[in-house]
Parts: sequence; structure tokens; C-alpha cells
Amino acid sequence: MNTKQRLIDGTLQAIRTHGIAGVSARTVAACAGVNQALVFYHFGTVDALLVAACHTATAERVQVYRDRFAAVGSLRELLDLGRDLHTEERKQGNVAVLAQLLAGAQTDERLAPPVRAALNLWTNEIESVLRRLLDRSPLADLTDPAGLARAVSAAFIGLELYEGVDPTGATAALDALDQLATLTDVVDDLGPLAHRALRRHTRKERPPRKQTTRRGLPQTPTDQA
Amino acid sequence: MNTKQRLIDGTLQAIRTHGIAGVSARTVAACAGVNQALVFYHFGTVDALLVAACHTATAERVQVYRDRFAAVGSLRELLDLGRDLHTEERKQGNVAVLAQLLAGAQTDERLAPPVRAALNLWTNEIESVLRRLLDRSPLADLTDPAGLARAVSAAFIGLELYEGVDPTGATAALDALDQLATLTDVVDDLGPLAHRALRRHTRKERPPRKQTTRRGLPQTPTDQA
DNA sequence: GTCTATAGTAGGATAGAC
DNA sequence: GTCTATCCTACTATAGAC
Repeated sequence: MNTKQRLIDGTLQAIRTHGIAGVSARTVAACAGVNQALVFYHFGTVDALLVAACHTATAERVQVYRDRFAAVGSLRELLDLGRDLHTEERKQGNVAVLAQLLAGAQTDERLAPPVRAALNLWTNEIESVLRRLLDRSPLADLTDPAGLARAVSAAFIGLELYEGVDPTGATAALDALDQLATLTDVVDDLGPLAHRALRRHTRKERPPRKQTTRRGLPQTPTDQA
Repeated sequence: MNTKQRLIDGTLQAIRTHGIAGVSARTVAACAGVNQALVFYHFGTVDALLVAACHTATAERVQVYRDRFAAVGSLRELLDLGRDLHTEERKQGNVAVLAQLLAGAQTDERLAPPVRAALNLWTNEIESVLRRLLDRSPLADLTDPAGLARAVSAAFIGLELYEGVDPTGATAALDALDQLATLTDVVDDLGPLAHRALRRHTRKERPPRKQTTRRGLPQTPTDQA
């Protein structure tokens, strides 16, 4: 039972070190310090091991942040938590693992569902915070928490990958988003006049574009609560 | 000379079909319809072929959109162009290629510089549009165009990968960003009162956070103009 | 459950004929 | 420039000893 865990940890380490392209039963076993044949004894295939590692790693990390997500009281605080989370998880290489798995899942349909489930674990946390924050904000009519949460997750992954090839640029990107977040403070502080202006804009329907979904997530499978 | 091009095209096709993890001299040659040994004759290593493909593909596509970037006159139009670009390039699989290369570059230091250069081709376009749009907007003091352009690029890549495992969620994310973009319309329309409020917020320095860069890109290598 | 050994396959790279 | 043939390495997966 201990070996299964060592293999999973070894898998995560292998992904961090060699990327999804460099993962093999041999590299994983080397990182785990166990025999290569044990990969197949315990998991059958390398793919299945990746699936197991994907779930374990994400569920663990989401759990760590659950309380902090629940304590968030403003968009500003959410952004700050996002930055902390980014710094901390980057150091541990957990976002990198998820990004690599996501890249691998693009062309591996057996990996796609577990990766989607893993992403949903993060997305659901963000979504519930956003729903809570935006519900009685003047932005309520303007935003779909579910969609926005997914946009945030996607951007997070993108920034992680971006940072891998251009750390300075990634820092500038985060700082820019930080500056931009001031906008939400402004909206919160402007008072009833701005609220009325916002509503005016919201009601004024924009010219329709060719879009599949107009608002919200009609029937997205959530995979994991 | 024709074979080099066929190999590059074959590489892009191989990345689209098999992902970065499935790229090899053999798969590339198969996609290109040429002999496997020609990869090494023309490019020396598979890595070098990836580098060449990375540059060619990106430069070509950026060129296609250059005029349309130049014609953008508002943030709303920029978002619309982004959506069009997303739809079109997704169909052709070009964003997917860049995303896969980016994932591969995380653990391949020979691939990282060319991928950064390729990303910069896109980022520079976006940055110049943002700079033009934001220069005389009330948002000018609030935003760093260089950083924001990088955030946009990163989010774009992230959304592409997200879409690969959850198309419905990705659509919801794009729709949410679309809704949110209304915020910029509001700011533009609120008039001098809001401008003054914005300035008040901008001047009121927020408590300092541990950040390496406070504003702008001091000395980021641009790689490619 | 864990190890060694090994079959069978795919991939990087080169030599040499054409 | 392009092809065949080939070497060597690394990989997945299994069989069988312990």
C-alpha cells in the first residue's frame, strides 16, 4: 500500500522534472525509488498511474486551501489569495503538474476526464466564492460566476506555463491584473449613481454574436463536488 | 528546400494529432510523407525541427492578423477580435500547437527561448493595441499595457487547453469575459465624475506586497519585434 | 508484493548506396 | 538530397523466481 503512494509521488516528481513528454514507467520508478515492474503490477498501465496521480494531487491541495477560500470577503482578497496560491503552489510545482497533465489530456482521451475532474475541484471552489461575493454586488447582473471561475482557472494555468518560459513577463502580467483589480474597488465605492449606470448598460442588449451559450452553464457535468 | 517545409508542416500536424509527448522523428516524417532520416539531414535533431516549426507557424499567423489588430478601435472590438481569432485558430489547431510547445518548453531549455519569442510575436501585437487604446482612457493610470498583454496571451493559451478537456466550460468562460467587458464600456461612458473617482483610487496607494516588479517591464528581452 | 530477466516495439541517430 | 539498412537506446509489458 505504501508502494502505490510512492509511485504516485514519483509520478508527480517525474512530471515536474521531465514534463508529460518525459514520463515513463522507468522515469517514474526512478523518482519513486522502486522497481519499474511495480508500475504495471499496481496500476496496469502508465496512463492509469497518471490518472491516479492527477486525482490525488489535486484533491490534496484543494483541501489545504478550502478554509482560506471560505474566508475570502472581497474580490481584492480573492486576488491576493490567488497570488499567494500561485507563489506557494509554484514552489511546490503543483500547478506545473496540472498544466502538464492538461497538455497531455489534449490528445489522450483517457486522461481528459480525470483532468477535467481535477480542474473542477479548483473551479468549484472559485465559483462558490465568486457567487457569494458577486451576489449582492452591482456586478451581479454582469457576471456568470461559473463561467468566470473557469476563466480564472484557465488563466491561472496559462500564467503558470507562461512563467516557465518568461518569468519577468509573468510577473508583469500578475502586476497588471493587480492594478486592474482596482476597478472593482471603484465600482464598489461609486455608490448608487454608478449602480444605476451599470444597470442601464446591462439592460441595453448588445448586438447578438454567433455564440453557442448565452449565459451560464446549462448542463455541464461537474464530475466532482 | 521543399522537403524542409514539408517537415515543418508535418511537425505541426504531428503536434496537433499526437501532442508534444507523441512527437518523434518517425511520427513527424509520417505526417510529412517523407523518410525519417531526412529529419536529421535537414535539422540535425528533432528539437531543432520543433524550434523551426515554432517560429514559422507563429510568424505566419501573426502576419495574417496584423491588419485586423491595427484596425481595432476599442476594448470591445479587441475582445471581439480575440473571439474570432480563437474560433479561427482553434479550427486550424494553431493555438493548440503553441500550447503544446509551451508545455514542452517547461522542461526543455532549448525549446524555451524560441517559444518565448513566438509568444512575444503575439504579445507585442496585443500590447501595441492596448497601449493605443488605453493611452487617453481614464484607465491609463490603472494599467500597464505590456503586463496586460502578457496576461491576455497567457489566458488565451490557458483557455485553449481548458477547452480541450471541457468545451462547455470554456464557452461559459468566454461568455463570462464577454459580459465582464461591459465594465469597460461603463467606465468610458460615466464621464468626468467617474474619471475623478478613478484618479482618487489610483493615487491612494495600496499597502505594498512582496512583488519583484512594481510597474512595467524594466528589461524584458523582446526577442522579436 | 517485489525482484530479475526478457520479449517485443518504438525512437534517435548514423553509414553508405543511389 | 533521398533512400535503405542498421546500431543502440529506451520503452511497455509480461513471465517466473523469490
